Amino acid sequence: MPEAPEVQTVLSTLETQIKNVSIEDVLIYYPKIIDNVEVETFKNQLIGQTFHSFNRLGKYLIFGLDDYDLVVHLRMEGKFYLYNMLCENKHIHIVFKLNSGTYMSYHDTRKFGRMYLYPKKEDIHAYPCFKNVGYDYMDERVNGMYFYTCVHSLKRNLKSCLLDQSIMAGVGNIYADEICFASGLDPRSRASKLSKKDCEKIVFQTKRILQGATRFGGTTIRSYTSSLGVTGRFQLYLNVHDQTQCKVCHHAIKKLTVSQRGTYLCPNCQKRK
DNA sequence: TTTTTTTCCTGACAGC
DNA sequence: TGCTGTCAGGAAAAAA
Repeated sequence: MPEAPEVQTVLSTLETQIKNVSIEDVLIYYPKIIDNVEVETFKNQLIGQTFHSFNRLGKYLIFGLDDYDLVVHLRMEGKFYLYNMLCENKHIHIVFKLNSGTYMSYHDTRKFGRMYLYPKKEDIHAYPCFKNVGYDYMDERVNGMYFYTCVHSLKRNLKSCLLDQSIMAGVGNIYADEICFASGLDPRSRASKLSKKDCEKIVFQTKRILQGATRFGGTTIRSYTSSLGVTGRFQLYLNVHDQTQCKVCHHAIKKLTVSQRGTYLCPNCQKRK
């Protein structure tokens, strides 16, 4: 389940392999992955385009081509593989045939991923797929005061705010648990009860944890076949998610459901507000 | 308006 | 072995 650090790792890897490479053909086996244009339009507009830039907004990958931006969301299990030949597999839904002789294949077991194609615009926030996406967690405008302003009047719990991409984009289920732990806060805490100081801590820990995870190539929880660039090592440094005992106080880690998400916390280290 | 629930998908796994 | 049922999860859509 790629979150910002995994997405960044995939992008960095792809940049070294397909920068300045052009698309010769696009094979589409499962059209529903393509969200905003018709299959034929998607295919025709992409043929002849060259990959130039590799950017990220939250969990979205943004491939800058000559005339278009190709936006991809991997959701839970989307992956890119590069092959030297055309591979058939029931989980490969889209293949980009490249002029470098390689086939960039989009693999997605649960078919939840989505792709969007837009004629290039100066302001990427103008793309409809980003209408509910706020600032990236790394954006300098994201600070404690910003987070406090966003959440202090909400009746929801802290975890749902961390997962809300319109507030701060890039955090997913695994890192949300880690952020709560590092901030000493129970994920069920009411957002409206968080102080400005709590919010400072939350934003600080978010940036620290996600940047740290990015340096380790992200987190690989369930080891499927190692996908391109996402066999991270950060799972070795997780403090609560998927753990049974707290690494700090040795108390048993509790697993429960918060905002319909599997959630791990240390009842001893994390205070509920 | 805001919050919660359902939907999309398939593989893994539990229980019979 | 083979069947049925449940679960996981990001985000959009639907319902409350």
